[in-house]
Amino acid sequence: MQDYLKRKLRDVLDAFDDDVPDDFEPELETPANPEHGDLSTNTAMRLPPHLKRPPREIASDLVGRLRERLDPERIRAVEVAGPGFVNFRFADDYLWNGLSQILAADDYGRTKAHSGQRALVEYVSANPTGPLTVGHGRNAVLGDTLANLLEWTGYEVEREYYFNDAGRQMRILAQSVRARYEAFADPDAPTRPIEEDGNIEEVPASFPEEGYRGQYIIDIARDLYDDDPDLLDADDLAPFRDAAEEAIFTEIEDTLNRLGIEMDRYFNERDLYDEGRVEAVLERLREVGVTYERDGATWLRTTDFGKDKDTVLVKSNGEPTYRLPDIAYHDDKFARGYDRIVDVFGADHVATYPDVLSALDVLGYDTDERVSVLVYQFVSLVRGGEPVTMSTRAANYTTLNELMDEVPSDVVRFFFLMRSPNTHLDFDLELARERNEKNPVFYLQYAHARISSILDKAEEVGFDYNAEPELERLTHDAEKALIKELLKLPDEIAGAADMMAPHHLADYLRDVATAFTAFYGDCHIIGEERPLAVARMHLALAARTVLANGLAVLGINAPESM
RNA sequence: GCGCCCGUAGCUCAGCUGGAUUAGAGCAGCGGUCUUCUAAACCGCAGGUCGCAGGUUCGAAUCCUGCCGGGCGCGCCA
Repeated sequence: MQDYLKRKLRDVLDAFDDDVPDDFEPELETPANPEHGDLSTNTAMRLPPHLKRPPREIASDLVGRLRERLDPERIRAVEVAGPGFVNFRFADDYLWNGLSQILAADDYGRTKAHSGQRALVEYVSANPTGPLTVGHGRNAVLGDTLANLLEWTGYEVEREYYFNDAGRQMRILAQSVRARYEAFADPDAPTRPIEEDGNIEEVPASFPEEGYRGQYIIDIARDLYDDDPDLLDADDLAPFRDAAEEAIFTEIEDTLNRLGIEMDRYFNERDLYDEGRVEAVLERLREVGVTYERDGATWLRTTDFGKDKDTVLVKSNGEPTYRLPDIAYHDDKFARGYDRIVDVFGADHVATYPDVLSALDVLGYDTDERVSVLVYQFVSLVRGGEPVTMSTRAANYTTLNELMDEVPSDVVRFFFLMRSPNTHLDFDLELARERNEKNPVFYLQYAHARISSILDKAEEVGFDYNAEPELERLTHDAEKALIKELLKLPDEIAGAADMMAPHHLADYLRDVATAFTAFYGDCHIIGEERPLAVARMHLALAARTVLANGLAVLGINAPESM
């Protein structure tokens, strides 16, 4: 409907006046107040600067011309209101036709705006140095849901996890495991104290600076020692690193699976080196002249791109910083021919990604057009309104598995999605655990379960879907309001995808559940005369489809009963 | 010091993409509603100088400037 009206508005404007700019895009919105109609446009109020006429006059002119062109089976009224709004009211026929379209498609909500296009969503991308934390969880769920949203707007989507198992972090990880292993091999090995946050802990003397201190390291070392106690003879870190990587990766995949996430590809940074892509990209940057040598290191002249400092690409020891392979990685993504490349990462990276984008621009890629970055703010764990110990840092120490041991994964997903990615998230553990009306997840799932139950009962009583429903019997205000709400699903999904804002869909689904409940309160199915009951049954079925599909996009289960 | 994000009802937040009709929701509070399809629900009431101060405009929560408060960054770490 929005597309239809925009098209008609554009037609009218074309015939209207030469002073209307060619790139003028009509905007439509749903008025906050239903008395103002079903859709509204501010077009007339945006034109006075171009037309030199008052907005209300333009509005009446628009309305006059629109009335001739609009299909009365879709729009039953167009009117001028307020300072110059043009308000549209849907015809009942439009609602009934729309409802039958919902009933005709199991995947109602899916649109084709981007069909034939390919998108890559890269998310999580944590190096295998330890279990995923609550902070990674927000990344994972946002990325996965955005991937779903893109799929529902027609993209062919690939989900990718990028990691690096060759760098300094992994070396320290291997050393950490080795030090713990030594302690199993020789319980009398010397130890030394380490202090952090005021706590003192004894670790093996060979434990590296900034080593990984979690219990999981000790577990990995013990398993490795039980398996093969003679690894210290050869002075080789590889077995320790390999064992750690394998164990940690297995756990990461397992954690993601618990969240309903399955990656299409795990992309290892090492491949970029093996294929010479890192060196090649550096060479191209050199050719373009945006690099220079200083103090034995190779620098990227990021001050040319508005930064206040230049950036090291290759350290004086010859080892690249992570930025260079990052650029090579994105070069590879472009080479793979995606129409859309999406990166998901936390606010702690906002200062560095412009370097990568700038380098890609220099290499000739249109990053504005093809790369989008979804940045999310940090997560705090809260219990009953009180911050969990260590305040915001708790979220970076609590593992996702621990969180999911306490809170169902559906709730975890929803909580990570229900706020704008741009705002700091308070994850209230107490609220998340409640199975009642306070918890918005259960409100949605309950609505779905309730519809399922009603439909089951209606069938038991003898109503069925076989009869062609007389949808024109749906004339009650609550019925029409519900249909209008249901018909928004495609626009809501497309809008949430375009704005990379999954929380809009979550908010919308609550509105759907509310509209259904209002209908449920006003309109009975069982007990009504057959044609009306069958029509309402179909309306309930459509509502269930919308809820189920919306929840599917969010990656949340839609239970048949609760 | 510099950059980015946030500041809207008691609490948690929508709304801000170059503005627009009386600023919304959930929870908490108060008052109602189950002999009828799931009360894990619904209805009603109350609750806000949209951080502060200017500016632009016919009109600003939304745009601009400055300030205040909170978060995150500012490595030859990732």
